[in-house]
Amino acid sequence: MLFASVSAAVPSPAGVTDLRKSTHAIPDATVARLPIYHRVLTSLLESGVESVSSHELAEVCGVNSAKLRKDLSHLGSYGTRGVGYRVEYLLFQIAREIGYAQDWPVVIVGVGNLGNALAGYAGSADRGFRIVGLIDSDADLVGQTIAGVEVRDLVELEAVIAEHSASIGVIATPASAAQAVCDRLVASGVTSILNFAPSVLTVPQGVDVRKVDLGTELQILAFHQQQRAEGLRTRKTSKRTSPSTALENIS
Amino acid sequence: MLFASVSAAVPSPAGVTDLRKSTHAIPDATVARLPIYHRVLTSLLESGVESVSSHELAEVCGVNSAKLRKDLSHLGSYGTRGVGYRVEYLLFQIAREIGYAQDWPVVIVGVGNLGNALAGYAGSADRGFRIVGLIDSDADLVGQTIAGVEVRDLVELEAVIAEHSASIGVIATPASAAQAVCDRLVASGVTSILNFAPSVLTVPQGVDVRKVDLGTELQILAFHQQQRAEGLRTRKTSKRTSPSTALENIS
DNA sequence: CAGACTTTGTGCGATCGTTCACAAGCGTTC
DNA sequence: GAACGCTTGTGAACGATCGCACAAAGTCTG
Repeated sequence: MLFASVSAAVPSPAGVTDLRKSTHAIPDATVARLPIYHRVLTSLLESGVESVSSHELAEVCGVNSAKLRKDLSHLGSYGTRGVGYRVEYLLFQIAREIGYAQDWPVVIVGVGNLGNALAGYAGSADRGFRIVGLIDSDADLVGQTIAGVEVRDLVELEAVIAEHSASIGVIATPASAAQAVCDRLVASGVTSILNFAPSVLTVPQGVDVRKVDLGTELQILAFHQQQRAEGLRTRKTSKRTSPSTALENIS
Repeated sequence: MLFASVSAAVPSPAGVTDLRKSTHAIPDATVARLPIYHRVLTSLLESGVESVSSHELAEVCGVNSAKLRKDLSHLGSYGTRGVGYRVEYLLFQIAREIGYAQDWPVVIVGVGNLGNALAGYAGSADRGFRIVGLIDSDADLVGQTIAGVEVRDLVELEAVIAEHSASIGVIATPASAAQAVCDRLVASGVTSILNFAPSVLTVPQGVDVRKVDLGTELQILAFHQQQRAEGLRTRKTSKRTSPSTALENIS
């Protein structure tokens, strides 16, 4: 079939690959930046700006202008040489590309602080999403209304998904529950999952998982911070102080 | 010196570059994965596993085994050929590399749902961080104790940072306040910032900013979802239905 | 102690992403 | 209407990352 040429390599980039290629193949890195452009353009439009050059827009978005132009060129030729881009028109084109107007139905599982924040975020701002389900296993939460949506019990997960034909699911549960919830989401037909739990999810091919891990982000920052500190120390004392902890000479 | 050959390229990746290189230069992509390895190894250790092969570990972490070995090789040769890696020893080495034991003091600005979630997350689990400050401008919140830390008023931001010599700051405020808070963090000596507000921050060189945007993540998922839907539609009806919305013929 | 087996560490080519630099194209002015 | 200045769109060089494939180096067995 489609994978005939891929030898024995496991298609580890979590499926999707074949369908993407069939349309017009926008690079992942570009897709990740389109929402930024969209946001900035929206605010420009509200400020009454009618036209921007790639340099101006790139400046505000914090990216290189050549990169921005190449990104936009993947959507089509929506700029005017010598002038720039019409804010409103470009905004519409990006919105269309990322499915902004689709109002995707989203189900959030886990209504702790994080789930709450997400509900408020995706629910209030009309970003092209509609929270159609809030699920939790805590009996105290079930029945409450958050961001205009009633919290339903975990046992109703499948029913809620079916009811609204949700294809995007958000996991904001403790790590221990994440995989089980994920399996049930997938079994119910959800094909895109945003995972906030600090655990690695296993999904069948064709399901798209994105992971956001607060702890990981902090640790990456900490690493850079440490590098900086070490750099300074090395510069001062020339010799690196060995870590020398109990575990050092284990082997 | 080290950069003699790098011609005139602007060091656009937000500073830091030179200091990182001076130590032993671990690729960014690797750094981003180390926390995952660390987490998985921790859970293996708790399960009583003493030794893992790169294949086993890679499987659980959801990465290619060669990539994993190359990642680990940047830290040193901590494996044993024919056997694998000693879980405890490897864990210690990774921890040392990412500054796990340092207990970095972190200040969180904005104690809404998101700030709350963060406080609980980074505060309870001993991930190498210590929440030393929770800041908000809401008078109702100031004085409350969350995750064992008292919420202080926004005007005390500088005092709190100085008091604990915090170098990592988290922005969990509305977008409108983000840049102002960021400026004050930087002015107070914070050099690593984790930004959850949906806005692009401008910082001086040498300050490291990481951005986590819930809306962006959802929109990336929505894009893939749309691609999939379009792919199916194209497969069925062969011709793509034009978007045809009011804005389509604007120019 | 030798040979078979296992697994690490890494050289290398392929792929993806970024940046430069410039030709092509548009509007404006004289 | 021609010349000029500005900005897009993109070819091409570069750099980072990935994944394969294999030699080196260890364990285990008889």
